[in-house]
Amino acid sequence: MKKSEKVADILNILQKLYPKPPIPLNHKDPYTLLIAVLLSAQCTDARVNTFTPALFELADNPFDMMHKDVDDIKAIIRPCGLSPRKSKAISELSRILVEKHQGQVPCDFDALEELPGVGHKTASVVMSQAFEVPAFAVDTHIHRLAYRWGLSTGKSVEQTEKDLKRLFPKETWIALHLQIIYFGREFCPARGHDPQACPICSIYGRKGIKKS
DNA sequence: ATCCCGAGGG
DNA sequence: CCCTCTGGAT
Repeated sequence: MKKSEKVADILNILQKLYPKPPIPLNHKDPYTLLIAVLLSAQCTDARVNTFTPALFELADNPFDMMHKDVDDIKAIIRPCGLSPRKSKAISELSRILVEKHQGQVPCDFDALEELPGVGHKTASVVMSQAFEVPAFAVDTHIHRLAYRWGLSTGKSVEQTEKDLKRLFPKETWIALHLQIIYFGREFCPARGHDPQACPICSIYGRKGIKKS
């Protein structure tokens, strides 16, 4: 089978399962979305959801957040891990948004990546989900799935991103990111993965993939 | 006891 | 490139 047919098939499966993937943690507002994505980096959505209400009650905009004590932020986001670094990032980033961007989250890849705590992947999710700009960043989850599905060589995350951007049409990118993440969590997890239980691996999976 | 994960820094 | 940072999950 040709790769393009496989890609079309995979897109079909994802589209059927997740026709309209929910924005992470249901934050449509760019600022709260940015914070939520930043926090969910090494944390499950479910866990992030347990403390974001308290965090956004403390402050749900950069003008208020920049004046909050970093220790107060840290106390709230503690369950997500990496809390010292991230509390500082949230505080700093809020101040920069106010001072350099009129308190708005910039719709600009480079400006986003200059914010502390925001790298390529977080910026990409914000661009695609908050601003609906076609952006697609490959994180290690997507990297792993692309390898399992035989869409990439598995050499590096960077190479996988190039491969997938070439294989998947740009107009699919906005939904694709979350569709793959949600699919992975449900059917194709990092650990305890059963290729036969995965609707894509069971058809297209590489042979001899063991666990992760 | 070890793994996960992205950002940042050496 | 390689390492550390956290704390929950396995």
